[in-house]
Amino acid sequence: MKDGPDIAHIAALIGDPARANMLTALMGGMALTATELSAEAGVTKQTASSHLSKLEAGGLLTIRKQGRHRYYQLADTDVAELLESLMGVAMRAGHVRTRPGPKDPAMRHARVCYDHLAGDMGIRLYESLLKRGHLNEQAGEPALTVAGRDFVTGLGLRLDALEGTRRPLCKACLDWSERRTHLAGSLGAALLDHMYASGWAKRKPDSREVVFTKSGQQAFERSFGEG
Amino acid sequence: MKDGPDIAHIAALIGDPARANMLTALMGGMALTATELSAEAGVTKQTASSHLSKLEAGGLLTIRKQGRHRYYQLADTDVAELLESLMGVAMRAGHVRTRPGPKDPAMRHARVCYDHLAGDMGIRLYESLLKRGHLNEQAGEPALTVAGRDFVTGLGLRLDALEGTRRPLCKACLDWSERRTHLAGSLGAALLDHMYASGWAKRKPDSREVVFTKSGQQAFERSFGEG
DNA sequence: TCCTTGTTTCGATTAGGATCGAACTATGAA
DNA sequence: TTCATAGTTCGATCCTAATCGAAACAAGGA
Repeated sequence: MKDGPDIAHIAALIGDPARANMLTALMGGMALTATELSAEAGVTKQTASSHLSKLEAGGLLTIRKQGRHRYYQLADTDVAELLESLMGVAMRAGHVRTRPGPKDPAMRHARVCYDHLAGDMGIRLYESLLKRGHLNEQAGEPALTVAGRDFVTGLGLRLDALEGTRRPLCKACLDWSERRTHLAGSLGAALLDHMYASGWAKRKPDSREVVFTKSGQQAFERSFGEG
Repeated sequence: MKDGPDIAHIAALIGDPARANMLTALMGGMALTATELSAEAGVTKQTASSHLSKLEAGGLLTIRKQGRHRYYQLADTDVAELLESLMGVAMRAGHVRTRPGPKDPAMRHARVCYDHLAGDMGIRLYESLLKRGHLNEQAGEPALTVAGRDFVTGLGLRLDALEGTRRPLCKACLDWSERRTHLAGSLGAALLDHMYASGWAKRKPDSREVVFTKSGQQAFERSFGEG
């Protein structure tokens, strides 16, 4: 017997296709019910129930009871980052399951990645921040510059609150659909919240899609457009 | 069928106890032969051979043939970080396999964690850098301060070379034996190399243990001791 | 109260894969 | 050449865990 953390146990939990599909679905950040997750995974409710209780026992999911529904969500951002890390390694190793149907253009345009913006819009956001000198990359990881601190404060965000947590402020997240980087971390989450709050965009129900209003798109261009 | 990276496949690869043990052993950073790995995993050579070819096909390991030996090592630092990430989640979820035998004090004192220093000495190194103002923690992730840049340059390290890679310069790595943080990233690796090169310490063969010489210990205290 | 919907438990089936013994290949040493 | 060591391939066995049907349980709503 070896000592140390039992990585085999939780890797095995993620290693089942049905469970991996559920976890991937929960990367959308929204809490989902057992029935919804069974559909995502393509198994019956009974099977899903068994999987979900294992994931919960393993500490990967948390349950929130509400009426007769049980809402499941990822236990914390560490789990989300673990899944991202897995996706990154799987990507580079060439293990992509290519979907046979037509790729959904709306999803590629703007979708949510756990709690921050991904897809084409997410990449444009990231590159704009870089180009305008609000962000710079130090050895692979993004960091907010002094000018960047002024900028996000100007948007009305409370930097001290964002930095108070254990979670990194800025984090690079690999976008598998575009194979480019977008912004995660507490700042990435706060920026998406800002867009919701300002009425620029909203979540499409039952989907990871993010739809921008016409005026929201224009406001996005002003703040995060080219050059 | 879902699209996206096939995380279930590579998670399943890590999810087998025998394979997880092999990967954990390779976190020592040293390339190991198939026979050594079979002993680490506690299986026969035949079984190990089958596991190793799967890990190699999955892109988690690379092989280097040398004479009649085949040396295996982790494919890259992304894989090492994925395993660290897994250990972190497994730790917090309380999945620790407590070893029945006595804990090896030498391993707790100083050992290698993939390519950087861990154990008690690793933690002292990290805390000294913090205390002396060479490092500060920004929202959970360590960053080198201006004074810190001078300090490591003074040690003879080439900062530009360290920052040239995709790998982050500074990274927090959770030490499961102490439940504290030590320094990973390209700087963490460079500092350990510096200690080897300066004759402060060397790797004990066939072990993750790092043994400091008497004068090396003194030099460590001067550079990274209290206050 | 009865009915509907969401979820879990039980039992039985089945399939995938981990395991090892034995035989086989490859490389180096004597 | 012959021997020894490192590693793989093959075949058979065995066991775990995924799966689903059916039934039980829980929680609204009528």
